[in-house]
Amino acid sequence: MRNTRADVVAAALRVLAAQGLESCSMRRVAAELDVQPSALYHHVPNKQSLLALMADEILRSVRLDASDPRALCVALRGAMLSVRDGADVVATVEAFRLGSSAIERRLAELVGGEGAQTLLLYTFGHAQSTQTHRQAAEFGALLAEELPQEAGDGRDLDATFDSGIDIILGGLAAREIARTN
Amino acid sequence: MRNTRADVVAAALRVLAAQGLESCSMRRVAAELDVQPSALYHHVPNKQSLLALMADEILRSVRLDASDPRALCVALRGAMLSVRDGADVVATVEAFRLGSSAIERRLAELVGGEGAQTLLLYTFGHAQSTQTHRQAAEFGALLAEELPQEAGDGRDLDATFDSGIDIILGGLAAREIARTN
DNA sequence: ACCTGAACACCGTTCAAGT
DNA sequence: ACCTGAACACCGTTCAAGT
Repeated sequence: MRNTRADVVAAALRVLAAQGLESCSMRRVAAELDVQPSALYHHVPNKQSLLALMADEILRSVRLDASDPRALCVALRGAMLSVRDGADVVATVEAFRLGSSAIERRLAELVGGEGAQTLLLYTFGHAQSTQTHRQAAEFGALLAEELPQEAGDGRDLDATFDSGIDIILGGLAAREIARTN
Repeated sequence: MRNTRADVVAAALRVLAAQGLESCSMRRVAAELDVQPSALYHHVPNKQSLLALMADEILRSVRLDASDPRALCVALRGAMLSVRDGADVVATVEAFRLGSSAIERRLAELVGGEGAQTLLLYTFGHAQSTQTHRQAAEFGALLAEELPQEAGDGRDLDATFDSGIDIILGGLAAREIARTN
């Protein structure tokens, strides 16, 4: 036995971390394993499936037993931002699964189905835009030939993320009060 | 004068509507204009810029003088969903512009910066997942060789969109009350 | 079971040259 | 100003064949 499916996923995540989603081609992943591109199709039916397996692996660290919806969203965002382009990979795959992902189910237990969907979509959107901005900032820093400002945009985006969660949770709470009156 | 930049954008939107984002390559857009691929680079510096111009055109119908944040979000979502893969095109481009788009500025006037960001990210995320699900449903319908159910998932997604907006606007209102007390 | 080698039908972008 | 033609360095996927 030479390579296993897990080896392929691990290699793909190494390429993603090192070169980004744009460069994470089947051919590059194959090269990472010192194997011909066609060999990958023994482990995975196509690129889309490989991306789904990568998303699962990126989200493996998110504990589903949290009892605080905010903590779950923060963990989800953290996992997505922990790998280069992780937000894009996860958001694309999870958008496809909306209504059937484990994280959404857990969130729905805590805040109801509509609250879960709102929190999830907000979290995906915010993580994607955080990552887009970080890349733009890095790129700009390279062009300007100066060091990236250590505590500039990044901290702002973390703060606005929390604000958004506050607003949504506040809306859910207000709704609950209205229902019970 | 043979083709103008506007001709290129219009051709790209025709290809997008007919074949989707995946198939909207520089080469296909060139073919749509009966021109060599290299000719496009006279009108546009690269594919990314062309996508940005397409996003602007998709959003041209969104009136910025609305005084109701809900109406603005509904119009935004409607514009994105009016073209095949429009949500992906707009979300990608606008995420890059977060903090500087005309729609976000108008929304910020109505509900403040944090509210604007929350509403926008939610709207992008929901539109993207609506479109993903519609495509999956179409694909499934083709495989199952049956007609698409006319009022199934689509109406549900419209309803959940409104719910999410309600939750966010409710949260903003609750916050405003807390501040003025 | 896992992989090679070769092929097919594509990409975005550049650049000298034409009109 | 706008376009052609040719090239460069890539893609995802299939498939017969090898071990």
